Amino acid sequence: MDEGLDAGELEARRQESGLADVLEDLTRGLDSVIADGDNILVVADAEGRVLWRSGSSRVLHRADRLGFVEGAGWGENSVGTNAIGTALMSGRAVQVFSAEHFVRSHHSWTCAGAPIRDPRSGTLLGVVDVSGPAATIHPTTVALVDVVAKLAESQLRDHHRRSLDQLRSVAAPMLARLGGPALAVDNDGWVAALDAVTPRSRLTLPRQTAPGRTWLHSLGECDLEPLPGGWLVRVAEGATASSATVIDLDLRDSRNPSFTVSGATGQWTLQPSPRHAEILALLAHHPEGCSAAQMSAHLFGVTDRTITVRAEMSRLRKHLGGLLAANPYRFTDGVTVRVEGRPSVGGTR
DNA sequence: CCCGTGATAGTGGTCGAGTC
DNA sequence: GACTCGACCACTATCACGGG
Repeated sequence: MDEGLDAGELEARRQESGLADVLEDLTRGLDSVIADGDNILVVADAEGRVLWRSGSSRVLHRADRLGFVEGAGWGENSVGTNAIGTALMSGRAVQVFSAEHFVRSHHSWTCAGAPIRDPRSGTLLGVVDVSGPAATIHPTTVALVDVVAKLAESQLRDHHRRSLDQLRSVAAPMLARLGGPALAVDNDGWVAALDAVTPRSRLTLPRQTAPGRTWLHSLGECDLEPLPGGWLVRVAEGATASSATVIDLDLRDSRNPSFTVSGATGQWTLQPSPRHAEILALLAHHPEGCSAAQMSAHLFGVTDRTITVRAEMSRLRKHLGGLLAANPYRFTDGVTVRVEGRPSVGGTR
């Protein structure tokens, strides 16, 4: 077994694992097994690293003595045969009885583990495991653990479906107006809606997705337009020029600035905060782009607030995705920006 | 060509002010 | 008092560039 992680590394692993969203479901599903105080519930990532564990202080103390702690690696290459590592290697639910453990000090324990897969890609996300002293684990525990893992996969599927539903609600009117072959996909290429295109669940998008014309492996020449949370993909017809994306930034009402993105197929509107509206107006007035220091000078009157500028740009990018480019910060090439009114905020806090 | 260094950028977390 | 949102900080990643 390898050394554990520090708190920061552990938290980063938890976030990267994709399992944080389903931790509550796993805990609730296995509550009856760990409620008697003899067993411990463990969730590990795809490398067998323990991300979370829960149980009574008595059994947690026993687990501590085995090094079965948060941050520790329990893959097969670290501790040999055990439920976490073996479930990861075999890709199915397993139960490892006392002396089946590779490490002799683990022979007093029995563990049941089941893999959790990303329902979108099938890749392993991690393992849910119930472990305890050998005499306390019931033979059916492995079946229960497997069912709870399947439940977690179902919850992940629901999360993804909800995000696609949101995208579909925005894209559906545009697809209806368009009439030609087109799809609405999320930023990973998962299809939320399509029209006049062979049904499919996913598109392979370029690594650097940007508005305008691009070549997609399965569709050929396509025009991409940004949507909130994804892209509108229109299959290009012949040599038709790609339509420009036009952005209207309306600052006339200082309390309710608006940001409308228009393409050939329709439009969508965001209401940015006053600070974000100010940043967008600044970028609109500097089509050649601004460095973080230049933006700091414009926004705060000093050049050293670059970290704040970057943080705000990072948040803006979550809303506007491919409409913003960096190095220097600017609107993506091919995007036309029109501004009405003047921003209302400015200066330092 | 490799490595070290500095500049720049991205992102998560925290704090505080404002609002209901 | 709870909640939201803006501002800021800390840390990490990436890239360019110069020196050995």
